[in-house]
Amino acid sequence: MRSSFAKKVYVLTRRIPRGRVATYGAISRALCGSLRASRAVGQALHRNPSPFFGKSSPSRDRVPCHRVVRSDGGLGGYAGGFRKKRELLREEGVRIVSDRVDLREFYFSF
DNA sequence: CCGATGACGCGCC
DNA sequence: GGGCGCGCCATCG
Repeated sequence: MRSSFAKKVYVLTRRIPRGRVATYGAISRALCGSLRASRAVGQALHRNPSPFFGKSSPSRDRVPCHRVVRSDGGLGGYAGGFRKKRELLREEGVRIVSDRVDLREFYFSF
């Protein structure tokens, strides 16, 4: 059974618009007021029950976890693979140079 | 209960 | 800028 912490992470992640990104740290900050839980946020997303890729879940229930990246612009991990995450972001119009996202341009603030 | 884990972030070199 | 070490923390076994 999913913890309430994880559910909150999913709710926030689903607010990130197509073509924009947020960071693990920002989600942590929104949930507990600090960057301390950013690692736990990553874990929750890793266990995301409704990945955005694939069509196993109704689109309205899917969590666009590929829109969550690292604070330095690095893409971070992805259950569907690094290449897939990069591909999904590019499809949405997020420009990625040297495997980095320009946060000044695509960052979404909660 | 307790040690291990990991899709992080930051400071330092 | 790139790489390393360490602290953090919700979860898992």
